[in-house]
Amino acid sequence: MPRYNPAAIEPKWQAYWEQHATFAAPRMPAGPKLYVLDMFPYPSGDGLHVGHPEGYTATDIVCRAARMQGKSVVHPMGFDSFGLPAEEHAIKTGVHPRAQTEKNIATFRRQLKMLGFSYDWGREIATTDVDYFRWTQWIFLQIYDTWFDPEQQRGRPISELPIPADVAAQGDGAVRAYQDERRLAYQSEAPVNWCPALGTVLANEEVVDGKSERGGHPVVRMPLRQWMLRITAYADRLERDLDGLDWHEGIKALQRNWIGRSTGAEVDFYIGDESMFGQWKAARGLAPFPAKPDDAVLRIYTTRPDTLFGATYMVIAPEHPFVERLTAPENRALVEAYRQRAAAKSDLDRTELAKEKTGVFTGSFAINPVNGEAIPIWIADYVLISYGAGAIMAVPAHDERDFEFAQKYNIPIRAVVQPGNHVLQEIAEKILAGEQVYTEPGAAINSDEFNGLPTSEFKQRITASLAARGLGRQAVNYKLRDWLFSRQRFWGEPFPILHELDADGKPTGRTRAVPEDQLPVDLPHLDDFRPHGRPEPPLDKAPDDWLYPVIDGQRYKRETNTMPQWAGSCWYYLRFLDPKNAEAPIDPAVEKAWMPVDLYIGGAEHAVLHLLYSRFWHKVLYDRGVVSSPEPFRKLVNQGMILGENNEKMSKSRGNVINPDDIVREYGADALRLYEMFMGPLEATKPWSMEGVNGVYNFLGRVWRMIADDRAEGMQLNPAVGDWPPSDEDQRVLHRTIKAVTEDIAKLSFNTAIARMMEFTNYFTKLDRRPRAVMEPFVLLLSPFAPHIAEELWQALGHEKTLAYEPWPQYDESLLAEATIELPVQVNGKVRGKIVVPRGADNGVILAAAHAEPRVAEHAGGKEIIKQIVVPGRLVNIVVKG
RNA sequence: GGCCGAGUGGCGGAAUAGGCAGACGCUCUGGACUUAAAAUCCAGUGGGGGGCAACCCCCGUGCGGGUUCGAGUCCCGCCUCGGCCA
Repeated sequence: MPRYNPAAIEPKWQAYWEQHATFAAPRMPAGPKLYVLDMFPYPSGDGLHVGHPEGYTATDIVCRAARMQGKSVVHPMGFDSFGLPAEEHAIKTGVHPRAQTEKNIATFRRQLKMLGFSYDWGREIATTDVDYFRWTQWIFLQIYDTWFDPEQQRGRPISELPIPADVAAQGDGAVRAYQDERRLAYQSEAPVNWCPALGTVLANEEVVDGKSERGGHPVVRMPLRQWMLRITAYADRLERDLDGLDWHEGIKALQRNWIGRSTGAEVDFYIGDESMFGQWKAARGLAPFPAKPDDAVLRIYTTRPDTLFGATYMVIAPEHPFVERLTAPENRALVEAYRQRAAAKSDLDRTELAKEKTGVFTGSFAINPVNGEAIPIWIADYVLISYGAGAIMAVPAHDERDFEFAQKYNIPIRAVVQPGNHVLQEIAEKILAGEQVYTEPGAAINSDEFNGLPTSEFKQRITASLAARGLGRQAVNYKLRDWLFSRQRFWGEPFPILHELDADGKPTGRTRAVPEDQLPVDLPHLDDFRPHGRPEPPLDKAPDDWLYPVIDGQRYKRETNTMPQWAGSCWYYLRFLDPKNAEAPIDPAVEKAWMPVDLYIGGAEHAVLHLLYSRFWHKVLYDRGVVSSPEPFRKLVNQGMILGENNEKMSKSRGNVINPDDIVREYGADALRLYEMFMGPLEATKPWSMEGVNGVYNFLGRVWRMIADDRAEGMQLNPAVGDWPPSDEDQRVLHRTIKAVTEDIAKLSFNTAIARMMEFTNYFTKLDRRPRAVMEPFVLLLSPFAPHIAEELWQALGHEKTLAYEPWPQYDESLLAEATIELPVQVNGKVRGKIVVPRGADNGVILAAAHAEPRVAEHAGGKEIIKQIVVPGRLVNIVVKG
């Protein structure tokens, strides 16, 4: 075997590992366990991207090293294979999405195997496997069967939901409706992006500037019956449990931000007959604040109840259910036109991008509960129906958006917060005159008996006061919204839900779960995948025998929405541990033994949604006793993005995409792996460099020649390698390398580990006696990074079996230290010379040596010494005057 | 606008806990081997200045201050870039 030839040795060892099932993990861990997980890829038609092997190599290094360190390692891989592109392809070509998906998976699997990752391929799953999504459906039914008990702060079976007597008295129908309203999976009307020209509903990312991405056709937002998951019930736990996780603080902050917990107050504004206000208010004082607002009031949520006296108008979202009622006949036309315009805009357009606020007056008034003032109710799209109560009190003096709006529509601006002393007098006057907005805390003014109170105290006092009078209460609100969990698509998991039909074939409004023994609900056969031109999901085209099952003589219509792509990735980490289980999603004993995931690596683009969603499912499963721990991912690391050689994001349109196949063909998998790890810190964004790939390829060539004889005909050791006894210096270099590589792997600092191995190679290639006792541990150190070359060299060194389970080299601290050390000597902080002293020399000896150093003497000699600092093993600093 | 992260040679990046800035790699330059090239090996490679030379001096981690014997690292005030959110 002459030259280093990855094209020959890599397939050889990949075949060896496969034949010997080298990386098969036991069903139950044997000894200390380690669960290392990659974010499984979406198998796109483009094949693997160089971003994928970055995280995958990192986890592979950790796994390979851990196996050698005696850990029981499970390291699985699979495919997140539902998704829009396969369906789009099917619409165009008529090819079933499954066929396309399987083709793409085959490509991904080939590419992943070509890179030599130590996955246990026996655990491979795809979210599109019927055997897999059977359990996705099963978990959905658990969620459907669960309500959230606010007292215990946990999900409980719906059968344990206490039914109030008055509901029970109304009979079975009322009880079921009561339960349905409280399930973690419930139905609701939610807006979708309906594109009449394409005859289909579009995902948010398919809508650009209110037009379809494909074709640029107009898109309207229309309400449609949808499934929602009540993730907001778990908001507090999702936030609180972040504390115990070994995640980057930045990612935790991102999640907290997304959850967006705020504390404020709900307040009811009276909207009934003005003359009855006094009576209404008095009645409110007699009972606690109603859980649900009645028709006489407009309920708002505010984080600034202290500005209640400054409210000069109200705003309700265009979708608010009271719009009809509150619109005076003469304003109807205007309001209707406004609502239609708002419907065409996305939330983003309405809030973030809106340069100018717009709105229309309804003609109605609400009465401010604290001062009895009647203030106009407006409709404006800067208020979203989905946040808070979908209605706000507007305080233009102290809110930027309200201020802008009030200026535009000439609405009074009344200051109720006296700015703090840090605000310039001139500015403060403008604020008090309503000419400038002030959003910071201060002291209350124009607020009756509350005048003078600081903002934070005022908030508490007014909230308590409102609560005492039945007009409001303290409330917590989240930016996080319930999860819109249905899609109007074919290529997704069908919902295991049936809608009851009456004798005329009309839905009764009652739903039921598909019985567990009838799972999975597979996708029906469709003749073609083209849209049917109605907003209803494509599964409405399914044949009747699928669409209309009969159970116990009762006829049902199946749910025709499908689940979003997030669903399958919410729990795949569990199924990997027990992928073939036909009785349950996972055997509880297996779950208890392997969970939680010890290390989870993936792209930062999933830092919010995927992680939040899967944590939510996990918590529901935890509450329902399916899993034993409240959090799935103990340690999380986000790999950085790899940019193109031109420092721009890689994309086909920029023409800077690097294909892993090309790199492997030219340099080999080991070089690709090593390069991706050597580029820089795992979490950093960094540009690709072909010259850098060549650099690590050269390093592998040097390693090869250090051990193997590249001029020999067959595989033969370099004559310099032999059973020579290692010198002290040889030992130091080896043990220093073992220590550094071991510690760097633990820190995921792979780039520096590789640098240390390069130093080792630079040292030993210069020697013509390379002790076998030093070469062997080095090959083991290299093996997690570049496993193929390491196996080949290990074999050349005379070993028959794979090195995958060889014990990891240990370093000996006593061999690291040299007898003498070199210390830099500074004079006034500048290095002027170096001295060599025995290790552990005392300060007197060190200082004497320092002063004896000619250049030090030159700079310090004859001057007054102010201070002398000796940092043991580090340096000497002599501080002199002048 | 808010939050998070980052600014170090020609480039990617190193630098425990405040202690020799630039490890390691790339690039480039020179040399060896070769008829020649490739491959390989050896040496040099932050900027400026001085010396025949071994060497020596000054400056230098985005900018401006500060703390310290000593700051890439800590503190204060900015600037620029990237990500997320509004």
